[in-house]
Amino acid sequence: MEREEEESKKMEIDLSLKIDSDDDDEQVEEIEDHDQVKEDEKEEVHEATPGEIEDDSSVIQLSLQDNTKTKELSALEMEMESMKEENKVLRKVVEQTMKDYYDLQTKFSVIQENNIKRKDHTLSLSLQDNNATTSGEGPSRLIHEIFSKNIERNPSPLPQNNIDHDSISESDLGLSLRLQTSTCEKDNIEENKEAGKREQLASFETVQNKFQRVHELPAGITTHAAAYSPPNRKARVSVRARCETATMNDGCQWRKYGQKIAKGNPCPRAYYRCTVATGCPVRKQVQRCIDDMSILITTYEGTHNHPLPVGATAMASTASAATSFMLLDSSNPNSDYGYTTQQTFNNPYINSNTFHHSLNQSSNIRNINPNDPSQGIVLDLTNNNNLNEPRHFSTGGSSSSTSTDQHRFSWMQNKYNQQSSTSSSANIAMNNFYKPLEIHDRSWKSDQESNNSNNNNVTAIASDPKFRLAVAAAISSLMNKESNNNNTSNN
DNA sequence: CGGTTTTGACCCGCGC
DNA sequence: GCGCGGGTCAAAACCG
Repeated sequence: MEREEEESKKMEIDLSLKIDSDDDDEQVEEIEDHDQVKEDEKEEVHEATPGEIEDDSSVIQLSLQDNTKTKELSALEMEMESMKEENKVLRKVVEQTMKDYYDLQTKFSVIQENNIKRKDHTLSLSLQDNNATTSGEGPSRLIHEIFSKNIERNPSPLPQNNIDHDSISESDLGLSLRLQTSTCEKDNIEENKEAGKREQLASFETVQNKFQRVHELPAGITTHAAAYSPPNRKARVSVRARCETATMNDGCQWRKYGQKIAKGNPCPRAYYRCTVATGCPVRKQVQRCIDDMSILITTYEGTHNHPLPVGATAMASTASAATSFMLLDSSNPNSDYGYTTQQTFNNPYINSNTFHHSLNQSSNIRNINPNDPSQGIVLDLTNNNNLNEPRHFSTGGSSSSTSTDQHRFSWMQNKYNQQSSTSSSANIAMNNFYKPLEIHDRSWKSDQESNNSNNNNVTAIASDPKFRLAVAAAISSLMNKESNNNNTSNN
């Protein structure tokens, strides 16, 4: 409850700041207008005095006009002075509010820090079409349909406040969230398939029950949270996306400072640090997914100490939405998320789609990778309809279960040959939601240059209102659900 | 020449 | 205490 209050305070402050600053701007404009009026009137006065004097009466008239105009002028000056004073006061209020806001933010982060220490959560957020495995329909259409339904029913510009959650199940949305404690990872590795399947069923029921308890949604996600979030909170967000290049172009400037071959994955893990501002603590790790080399796992750690470049803001806002959820949820010691799911879905490589595959087809669970680079939030931007049928970058390769090694090394070979082949382009083009990601090979400068001709697809994905609505709705719904659960349990 | 990448060495935490 | 593995450092190489 405290958490929610603090969050709502933050929002209120945020809004009030906006209003204040807007008012401030208006005031300034008003003052400028007054200045303009004053100037105009001065001109008028100036024009009137040199007028031709034909007789005494006209002289008297003019002098009277002068007197009234002077009075008006002095009145306007007084008004201006008072407005200036008011402006000063308003500025002080804004400054004070800003100070309070940052104080609150700092306090909030300290509280979160303490809670995080107690419980290390891993949250995976998958946005994919679980029902489109055969039809080939992408998640964008599904999301569009779902939101269209709700918009039809409630033509509000904020659909996340009006989602009828009874009509949208998790499977309908193709959207799932899981939260887990990382301490149980090892236990999960030991589980056998049969036990795993039973756990999956239990987990699935739990997840469904959780989603059925969803209520109204707060609009508590701010887009600037990632750029200005408290520096002492080490947010960690992983993004899984199909990308055939060395790294995704997320709009930020990165410098590579290391590379390692991690155990269990022949693909090297690259380490980057943000160089947009000196001393920025943000790091990112980039590694190919062992099961599908076309998937690039980018893990962001830390928060930027500088305003993000325009191109990076959308991505950061999406990640921050997820981070906000993690922060909020982790502050709640009573949160019961993931107690069952964590036993089966402790691997971020096993996303909800794999989960549904396992359920529906009784197929194998993918191997747990202990070298999971993504303790934290996983934003899954892949359409894993063909998880059991990995994509190949080598030309002419066939997708068979025995070609795993060929699949892996075909990517390695292609990496040093040419980044895009016709087959890979065609493969990725099959995905009707996530387009091929922009090449980001050498430096940020080249990216900036190429941004003019190519789309920054990560940004585009994150900027997609449907995508953002879906993320916001999912996170908000869970946040609010949890708060409602607490309310009902308290009553 | 300055910025970036590469790569082996080093540090540190963790498990046995 | 030792070994392993992940993360970082820093010197050399590379590039525009």
